[in-house]
Amino acid sequence: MGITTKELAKICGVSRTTVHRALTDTGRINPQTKDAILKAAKDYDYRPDLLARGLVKGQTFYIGVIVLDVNNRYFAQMLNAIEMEARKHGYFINIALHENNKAMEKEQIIRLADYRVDGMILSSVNQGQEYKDFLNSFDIPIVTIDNKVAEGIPFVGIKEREAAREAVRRILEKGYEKMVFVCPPLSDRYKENIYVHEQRLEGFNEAMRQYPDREAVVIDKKDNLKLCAGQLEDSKRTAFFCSGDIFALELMKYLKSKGLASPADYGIMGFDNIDTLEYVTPRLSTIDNSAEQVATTAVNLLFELINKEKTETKRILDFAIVEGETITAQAET
Amino acid sequence: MGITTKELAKICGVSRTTVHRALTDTGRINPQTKDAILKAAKDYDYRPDLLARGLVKGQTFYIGVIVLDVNNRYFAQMLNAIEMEARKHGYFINIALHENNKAMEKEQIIRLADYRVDGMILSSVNQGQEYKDFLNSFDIPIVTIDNKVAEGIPFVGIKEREAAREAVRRILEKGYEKMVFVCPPLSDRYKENIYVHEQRLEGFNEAMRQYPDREAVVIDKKDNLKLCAGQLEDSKRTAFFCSGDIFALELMKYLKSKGLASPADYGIMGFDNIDTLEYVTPRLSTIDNSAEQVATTAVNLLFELINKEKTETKRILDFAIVEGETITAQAET
DNA sequence: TTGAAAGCGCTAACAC
DNA sequence: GTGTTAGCGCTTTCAA
Repeated sequence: MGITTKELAKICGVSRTTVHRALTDTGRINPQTKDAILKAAKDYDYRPDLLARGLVKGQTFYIGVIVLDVNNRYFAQMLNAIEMEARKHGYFINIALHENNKAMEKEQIIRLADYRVDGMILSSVNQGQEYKDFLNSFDIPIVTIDNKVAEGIPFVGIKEREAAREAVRRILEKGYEKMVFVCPPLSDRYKENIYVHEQRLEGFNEAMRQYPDREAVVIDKKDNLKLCAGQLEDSKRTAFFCSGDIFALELMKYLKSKGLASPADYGIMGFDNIDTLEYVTPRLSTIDNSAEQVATTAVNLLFELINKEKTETKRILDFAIVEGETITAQAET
Repeated sequence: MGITTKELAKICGVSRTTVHRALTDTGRINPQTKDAILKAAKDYDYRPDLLARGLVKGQTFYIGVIVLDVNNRYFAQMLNAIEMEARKHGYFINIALHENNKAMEKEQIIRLADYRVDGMILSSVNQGQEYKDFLNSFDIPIVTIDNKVAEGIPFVGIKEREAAREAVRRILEKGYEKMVFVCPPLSDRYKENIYVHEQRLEGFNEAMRQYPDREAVVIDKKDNLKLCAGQLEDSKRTAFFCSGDIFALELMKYLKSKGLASPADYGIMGFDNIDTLEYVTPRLSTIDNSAEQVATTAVNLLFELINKEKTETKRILDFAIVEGETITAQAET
């Protein structure tokens, strides 16, 4: 690396402490010596070793971000927003992926802690009391997003249940006779954190209860494309409500290969409003859960925790229904 | 944080060196004392301070990754691949965005260097001799991707020119009478690194020269959607060749709003083969530049440089033309 | 206004 | 086998 304060001190004929004072502009110091030191620092292109500084100050100005993977549009949008918001505060980010693997998530968190990040933002696949204890065992502020780990852990999310309920209501108002809720296997609770999907399912069920004349189906199997397609075999007017845009897109693609298109043959609604949708026809109806807003809110909450400002540790944001072209009123006969 | 080697030493009644030996499994040590130390380490949940280790070893096991932003599909795919490949080698990544801002790119690089990353992967907006000197002023290996900064700087990319040439040839074989090459403003050379676009343009020109009977148009203006649409006003059979899928998608969207669709009204080809295309109809013809492969190649090249293995510092990968539905043979009259 | 000395937590050279 | 000592580059008392 470059030059150190020690060498600068020798060059300027002063002590390291004086150099430090000049560089950090603290304490009393003779303006002339200060100028001389600053000039030398510039000439020799001095730059502080951030590791050393972090070691002694116990603060690195890094926040760790742990998510599933970056390939997912939702996380990519999130990440971008987190980086920008963090940078505004003079912080940088350290990204770690857990690939939906509980053990890997733990390892990544441990490593980030060992690297002394000042805080973390975590989209967890783990949950429960035991994991809560694990997270609390670090004396580092951690803000969770998307999936709730447990009560008491700082969390930023949206009103998942209300969003689902509202969406289903709107769909049913359009006269669909059958509603199919599609999500990842809920029985995988022991394998991953399916908090958001459970919440959305609850919202779905709540809304369906108010329309007892309509048929409700839940598909949470692994290989669900075929199962979904099967739902279209009766003559009922059917709509799919997918817990995630990606899955909605996959389903539309699959159904298209079978010669079926929305909105003519089926209704479909997603969740997330990922930006891929801009380019897809027909425009998918979906729910905007404002990844960017969740991201910036999480970062700001994290900073409040880092700075030990007293603060509410739970922030639930609003959602917005995005009317696309895949949910339509009953066609005239 | 947790317990330190110093405290462990006191607990076990040995010196710090012995603790270190037990922990790192180096040097001669009595198996019994070792076991005792390891047990204590476990009981007290000892974990090494990675900052301190990095400081003394001069190695952090981090690589810095500097890209435009993560929202771009291409970079997201890239990043994911980089993270995974790095992790395989026991390394982690530190992400920094430059947002197409030359100065910010420099700042980010400096900061990563100050944090003593062991190497960097850089998709640069800068270029030229001066910048080359800047990069070389760090004694940290840096591998550039996408855009070439200057000869002599380690670089991983694909055969951009050949790819463009081949693509144009294939398009022309389908009988299109007019070819429009679309890319960002090439006059912005002073503002950003437009290396890949220049390469592709060259390939375009080379191919066009072999078909003197066809009309060639280049559009590299900022607000080019309208200009592109204007190209369809004559009655010629026209194909667009866009230097980037995103722009192709934007153009298709725009033209659709004007009531024009591919392949009936125009041909269009992209570049990158981003995964968004999977969900878009019609399937865009494009060129696969294998973001993942570039990523893993770059990481591996970087490790060779870090480990000072003698190595070629330039790796140019192959491309593949992806036949979609937006380039078709002349319709029968 | 300046400097000496100690310490962050780890590793490494050398002596016993 | 084990311990002593020194050092990475920075910050922070405390004393002059």
